[in-house]
Amino acid sequence: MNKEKVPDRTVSLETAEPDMASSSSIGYLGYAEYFHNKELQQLESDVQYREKYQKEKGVSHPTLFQGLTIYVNGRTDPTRFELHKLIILHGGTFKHYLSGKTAVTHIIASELNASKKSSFANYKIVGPGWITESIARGKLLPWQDFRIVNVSVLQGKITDFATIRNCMDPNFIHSYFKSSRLHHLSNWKFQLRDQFVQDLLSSRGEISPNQKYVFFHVDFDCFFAQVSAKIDGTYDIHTVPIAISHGINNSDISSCNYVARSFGVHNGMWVSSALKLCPALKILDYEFDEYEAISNLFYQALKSVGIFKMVLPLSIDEAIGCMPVTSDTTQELLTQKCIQVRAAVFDLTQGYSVSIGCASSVLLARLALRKGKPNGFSISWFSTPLERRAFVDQFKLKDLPGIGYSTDQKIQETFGEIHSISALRGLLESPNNVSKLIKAIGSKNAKRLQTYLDGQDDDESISMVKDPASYFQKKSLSVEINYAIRFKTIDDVDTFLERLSLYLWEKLKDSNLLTRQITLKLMKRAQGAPVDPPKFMGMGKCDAISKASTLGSNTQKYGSIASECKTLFRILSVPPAEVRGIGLQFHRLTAATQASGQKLEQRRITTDIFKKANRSDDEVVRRVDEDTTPRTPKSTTYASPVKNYWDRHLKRSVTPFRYDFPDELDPEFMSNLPKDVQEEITSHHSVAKRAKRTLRTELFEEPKKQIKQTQDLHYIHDGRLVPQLSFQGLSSAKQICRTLIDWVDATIDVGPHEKDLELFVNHLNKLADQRRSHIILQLIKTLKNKIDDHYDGNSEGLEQWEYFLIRRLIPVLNKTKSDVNFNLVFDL
DNA sequence: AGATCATAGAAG
DNA sequence: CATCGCTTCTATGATCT
Ligand SMILES: Nc1ccn([C@H]2C[C@H](O)[C@@H](COP(=O)(O)OP(=O)(O)OP(=O)(O)O)O2)c(=O)n1
Repeated sequence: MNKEKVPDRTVSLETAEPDMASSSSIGYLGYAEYFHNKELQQLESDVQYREKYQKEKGVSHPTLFQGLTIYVNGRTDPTRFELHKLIILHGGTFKHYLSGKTAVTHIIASELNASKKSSFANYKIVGPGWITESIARGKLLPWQDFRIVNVSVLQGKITDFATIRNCMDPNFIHSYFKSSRLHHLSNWKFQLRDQFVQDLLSSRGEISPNQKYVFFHVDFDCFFAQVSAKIDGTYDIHTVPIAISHGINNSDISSCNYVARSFGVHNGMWVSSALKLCPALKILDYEFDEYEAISNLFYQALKSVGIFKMVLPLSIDEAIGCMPVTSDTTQELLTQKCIQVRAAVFDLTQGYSVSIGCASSVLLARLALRKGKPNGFSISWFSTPLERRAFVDQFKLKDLPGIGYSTDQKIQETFGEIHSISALRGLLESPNNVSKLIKAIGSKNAKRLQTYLDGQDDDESISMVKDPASYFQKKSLSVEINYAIRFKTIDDVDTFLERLSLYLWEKLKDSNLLTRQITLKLMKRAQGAPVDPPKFMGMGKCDAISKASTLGSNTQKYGSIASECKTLFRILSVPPAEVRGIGLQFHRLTAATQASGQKLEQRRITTDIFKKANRSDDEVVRRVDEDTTPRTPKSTTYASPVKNYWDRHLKRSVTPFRYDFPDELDPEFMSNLPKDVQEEITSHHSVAKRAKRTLRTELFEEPKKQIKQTQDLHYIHDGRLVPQLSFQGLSSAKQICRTLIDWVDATIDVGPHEKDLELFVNHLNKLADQRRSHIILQLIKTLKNKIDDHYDGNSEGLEQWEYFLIRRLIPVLNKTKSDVNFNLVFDL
């Protein structure tokens, strides 16, 4: 699933640092040279280094440390220098930084310090003797024999943590998501669904809608806890209370084992509360790669049993196998099948336990699963409604899907301390209580609950089974980060929004979709909430605010999306420093078709879209003109002048065709404002004005002409710029520069095509992520010089080029500047 | 009255 | 040192047309 593209680093070594490659004619790379580019080339170069060394010295070393990733901390004897060499020569991976605890399998340290934090007991920390002794004996000795307790890992400064702490780091989103369990959970789920839909379509799916099934709801027991405990290998999961989390205090427990649960610990609880209930609780690290690998085997095992017509993916560790009902479907047969399924998973995953709930409806299967857990199964195969109700009655309201904390509370507020399903069933015999319930939890919710009381599936579950392809089809796209978000200025916000837009735009593009509606969602520090919340870098108590914007046409343009987001942020008028979370959503997606080239069309044309698309240009213009008449301001006594201004001019601006701010700022209005406020408005105005312009011009562009341009730049346009750059050796940077020059020359009259801009900015961002700022600088300089050459004319294209340079390229350059310092710190 | 919105809630 | 609080879908009441 982890399909990250890894550029060919062997080649890019020479591209990026030509001097270094040519000067190293002294046999295998010297250590200092090796280090020079360590961050980029490390993995490949370790192998390279070993091969070259062994070839030239005519020796070979046993690969004792194969599969291990080792970090050396602080001063050691032998030196870090020597240890690095020994580790890579013997097949190990050497890590220069502790980037996230999970990546490193072992830490080597010599000096013993008084340990302040027991949490580091979770590391495998060993003395250097482990390396030297293992090599001397020619075999990998057990690390436990060289274990060092009471060592302070952070004796030296480990600066890599800085990325996650500073949301303005160009790598922040990527680096944060790498450790976010919720991101992984959601991402995995999407990928599983996507895979399911693809498989179904390619198998010319004959899912008969009226087929009756037995449902096998299969779920790992405390998934993360089980896997991490096995990887760690220190504790017995059946006797020691274990929980998985990143931290040791106000950190979420994602999963805890059943021993811990017997103390009252549960998933989602903070470690601090859990430790109060269970002081002996052991905290283990996440092992995301392993979760993914085990999950793959799990799904493979379910399919291999061969009794399921479909395996519906619910999540990384949870699926529903659908077995067609036949005349010989009996309790005995189902028992046998449950045992068989559990065995299949156990064998293929080499020892992981799942539990199964088996029943005639999705709901009953889920409840049965609850009964079967842990490490077991339960079958609910009933013939009468009465039996079904009796079975349902033994559960609590919260056990029902769709009844969460809030609904449960509302029911209790309405009927008193009611927890069990049976109690509610009794109450609902009175119609009066039914209407009370509807009032409390809503009509749909109440109706579903009543369906569940009979052990029946609700409409949603039924549609999942009957038409899985459309049920699992994605209908919206979003990204959201509510951790470590701390902005100082509006420029920070703009930069971040550009990165978020880019992130989501890439997903949109990958799925070959267009969006019609963009929503910006903010978490704003709640009134009275502390500036520094209890959780380190957390969001604390917040108000959620969102604002949607319906675009005039379906789009896939990064530029339009990014500027729309900036506009939306200004409409919400939250001070940057109060923002604790930020998210972006695309709604009303339609499929993009390839057929007509760059001019993207929607496959479905609803009557609504049809009408809008056919509105004449005149009408559009008139509407814009009409709406520019200023509205009388509302009496917003406490609003700032800026907010007041935007309230008047943007409040009701839903579609870009109805943006009703003036094209020029009213001088009288401006002159009455303090200077800093004037500046703020001017800055907001230019962004908003730009947003309006790009969206409006989108409709009027001439697609054919633009396509031609992009074809001239085909190698930029195929979306593979980064690898190609690296592959093309020394000449490539020059080649790119020449192409840039041609690009400017060819488009100076009409302006650059948005698609190409996106790709170019995207490429620069990738360079920035790799911290190759000198290349970025060179490219931007070339572009700027060329644009300056054309400064005689006063064309529309020139203006667009300048805008592009200032608003989008210079920011990329600026953000890399801070990285230079980073590199220096690392390269010590 | 029907469309569109902002928001809340649930799930893993 | 801390810590990695996402993403998707549904329902509902308010507001807009
Ligand atoms: N609030 C939560 C709930 C779950 N998870 C993750 C960790 C779990 O291991 C995994 C699966 O969730 P389950 O609800 O299936 O819980 P477990 O598998 O941990 O326990 P069990 O299914 O045995 O109750 O999702 C999480 O990160 N945060």
